[in-house]
Parts: sequence; C-alpha cells; structure tokens
Amino acid sequence: MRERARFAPSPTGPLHIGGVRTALFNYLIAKKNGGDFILRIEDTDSKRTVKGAEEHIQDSLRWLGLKFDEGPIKQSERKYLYKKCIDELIKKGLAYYAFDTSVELEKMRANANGQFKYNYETRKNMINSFTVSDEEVKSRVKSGGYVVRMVVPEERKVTVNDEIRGSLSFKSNELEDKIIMKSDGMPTYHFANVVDDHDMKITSVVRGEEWLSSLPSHITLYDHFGWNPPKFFHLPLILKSTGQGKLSKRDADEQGHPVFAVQWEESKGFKEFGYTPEGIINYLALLGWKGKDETEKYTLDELIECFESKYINKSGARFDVKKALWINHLHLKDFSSKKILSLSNQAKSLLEKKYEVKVCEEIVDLIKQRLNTVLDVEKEVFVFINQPKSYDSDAIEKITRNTIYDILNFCKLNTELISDPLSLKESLMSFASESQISFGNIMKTLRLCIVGSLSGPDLFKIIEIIGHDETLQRIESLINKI
RNA sequence: GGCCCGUUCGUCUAUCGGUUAGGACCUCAGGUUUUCAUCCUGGAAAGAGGGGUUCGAUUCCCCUACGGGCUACCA
Repeated sequence: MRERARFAPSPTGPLHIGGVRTALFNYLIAKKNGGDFILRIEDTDSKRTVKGAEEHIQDSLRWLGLKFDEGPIKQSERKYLYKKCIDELIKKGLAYYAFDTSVELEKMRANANGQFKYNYETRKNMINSFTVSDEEVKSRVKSGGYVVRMVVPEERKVTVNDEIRGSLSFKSNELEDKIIMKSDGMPTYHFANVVDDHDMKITSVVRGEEWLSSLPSHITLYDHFGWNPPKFFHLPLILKSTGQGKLSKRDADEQGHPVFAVQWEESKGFKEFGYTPEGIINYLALLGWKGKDETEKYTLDELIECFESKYINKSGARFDVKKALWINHLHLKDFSSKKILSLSNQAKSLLEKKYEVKVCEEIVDLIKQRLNTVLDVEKEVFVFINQPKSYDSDAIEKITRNTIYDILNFCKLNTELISDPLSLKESLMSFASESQISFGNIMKTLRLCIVGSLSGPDLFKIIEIIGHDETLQRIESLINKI
C-alpha cells in the first residue's frame, strides 16, 4: 500500500521547532517509501485560529524544503463529512446528544474533586439521550445548544499499538465519553482527526507524544466505525536546553536561540539567525533519531535514503544550540561559494560592488570553514571591504608600539613588495632575522593593521585580494594611530 | 490526585545478557598554521536507587525515585 503521511498543525500560532520536527518525520516516513506527504490544517476551533498562522506554517515548510503533495486541506471546509459521520454513529447508538451546560459540568467536577468522568456510569445522571425522552431530545436538538458525545463501552481493555513504544493497554473505564461535536457544530480534534485520516487514506499518523493518552479514544472511534486504524508514531517531545520541561518560546528567548522556523512578528526564526534549512533539518532529525552508523551529516535526500522509523527514540531530547550550530557549520562549509553568497545578500552586494564575481567567490572560499551561520559571512567578509574600524589594543600593547612602528615602516619603505605577497613574505622573514623581531610578531602586526584583530583567513591572500593601494593605506592608517 | 510514557558521560546517542560501556557536541591538553578558525592526535566524563531472574545484567521482571504527557464544548 502506498504510504501516506500527513502533517496536521492547527493554526493557533506560529510553527515552532517541535512542529517542524513532526513535519520532518512525517515527510521522511512518507518519502522513504515513495509515498505522499500531505498538509492538513486543523482549524476546528475558530476562536483560537490566529491570523497569519497558516501562512507562517506554509512559509516555514517552503523554506525548509518540505514540499507537500496534497493540501492544504482545511478541516473547517469539511463540516459536511463530519456531520455525516456523526449521524452514522448516532444511528448506530455509538454516539449521543448531551445537553449539560458547562456550568453544570464544572459543578460536577468541583463536587467530585476533579475526579469526575463523563462515562458509562455518570451519563445516567446527566442530561442526554439516555436520560431524556425521545421527544425532548428532538426538541432540544432543534433548538440547538447540544453536543455529541461518543459512547465508550464499559469494562473493556483497549489495546493500542504505537510504532515507537510498542503495545500499550488502557482500561475503557478510565476513558471518558469524549465530546466529538461541539455546540457550534464543529467536530473536536479527536473526531475530525479520525474521520479525516480515514477519509484521506492516511497510513501513518506521526504526531507529538502529547497525543498518546488520547490514542485509546481514537482507537475506540475507529472501532465504532469499523475502520482499520493506521500506524501511529508518537514522537517524544523536545525539551528546553536547561532546566525542566518542554521547549517553549520563553526558554528559547532566555537562552538566546530561536524556536520558530522563520520570523513571526517580532521573533526572529532560525532562518533569521542564520541557520540553513539543511542544518536545521539535519539537527532535528538527529534529535531523537539515529542512523545505523556514526554518520552525523545528512542532507534531506540522504535522510530519506537512510531513515528508518524503528530507530526513533522513546525519550524526550533537549535542544542543544551548540550542536545545532555545529551541524549548521558542517553544511555551510560544504556549500559552493555561489550558494553561500546567495544566502547573504548584504555580503554579496558589498563584495560585488568592489570585486568581480570570480574574486567574490574566491573570497568566500577563504572564509567558508569559518562559518557557523550565514550571519557570519558578513563579518568574515568585512576585511575585504573596509578598513578596520578599531584595533585590538591588548595586542598592540603586547607587541609594543615601537616594534609595530618598525615593522610597518619597513613595509612602507618596500611598498613595491606589497604587490607580490610571495616575495613580501620572504623579505619579511629576512627582515625578521636582521631586526631581531620574531616573525610571529611581524605577522601579528601586519594582521593587526590589515584586519584590526588577530584572527582571520590567510593574511597574504587578503593582501593579494585587497591589493597594493588598499594595503598601503591600512599600513599608513595604523602608523598614524600609534 | 488518577491514567499513560520515559530514565546510559553536562548534552544528543550506540549496545539484539558476557564490551577496557562506543561515537558526536561541549570541555581540556598537544600538533599543524603567521594569528584565529578549520584540520589531526590524545585526555576527562555515564548505566537514578533497591530488589529479583541468571553462572553472569546497562540490557529481562518488580518496586521506589525522578522527569514528561494527558486529565476542556483547545488542539
């Protein structure tokens, strides 16, 4: 059977990293066997639908490269289907009308110390199809304000299977006659989910662990309809990087990392923080899954190739920024210069204003392995565009001003050497032995004057690229400053 | 409180009952490099606790502890 998996977020807010991982695992399970990846928007609660959320979800998936084959299918547009199925269950006696007000329900819960369950026993004392005459039911239904509840049978063992955890069993008496249709005529999550997954011929339901406890209710629903349930994968949660609990926006803010894939309102996403889709996808795949061997770097295509759901982990995993950054770096350093340039518009336009395209790419080649995020491109490229804004004063003091002066003066007096970095290096070496200044200090001085600090790519390459005049200018400018 | 799930280095994880408990991030020490980074070599670092089962348990079972989820006319 053709594999069909769906990502089914509700548009109640922006897509966060946990949702992205759910989407990714759905995608991988679908694509592993050449199946379909479907997007379904679960917007059954109009009160909680947030404007722009659906668009944000789609933007995120697009940026990540998780293309869906069908959808987005919106539940709000499928009321007719749910209604039909509700009627079917009512006719079978497996669902019933309930007329209790929320005030009454709250009272019941308060009285029972939070132990109240609407079930095979308590429904006898509530206002519903079981306790009210047929005529009254009819008239109450006519005037609206009712809900529909599912019948959960008494004293039964509900055995469910989760592909990640294996077989689980629940007692039906612990379950509730869950509301499946709300008084506004919309289905609840539990109902719409089951009906849609069946209707859409979904073969694998991949979702967060928070749904595990409602699985027995869902299975009961499948039973009521006489449908075969799909396979279920309940993914462990992503936990905050320090402390306890699952990752939330607040913790992410505190730790200084994003939670959204792409920007949402004022909150920058992974994209804006300079992560690549490749990096995020790779890191997220590794958070809770591991391939057969020690490989850590995967592209999406490689993931599809290697992914096996049996290697998905059971326990929650902390989000580790340092490792995420490292994985991002792994991808960035292997990108072509052209691609890196296309990711950093700012750096690209600054460079291209000054250099030919070929040189621009050469420059990026020099800085590639220094990158953790695409934001670093701009920083690293700065030395090729502008004079240092400031100088590392600690370094100056260490080398001493006199030495610096001597070295720079030597360069200034041998300006013709600057055009030929190779011979410049040789003369500097002989200058070192003549003047009793260590070659290390000479290089540091020169770097200080070209870069402003003691880090950066190959100095002679920099000199070659920025050229004779610019180099001389930078030398002059440091001489004037000390 | 009840129900369900989980628990190996600081973090992500490997281990199909017998291993010097392996790898990666982080970290530390060396090496390469003109510097930083990259890269290379090496070090430190773990089976929550208690009972069983077994010749033998990180691995199987039970209890406890801890963590997580659910317990809405929210998803």
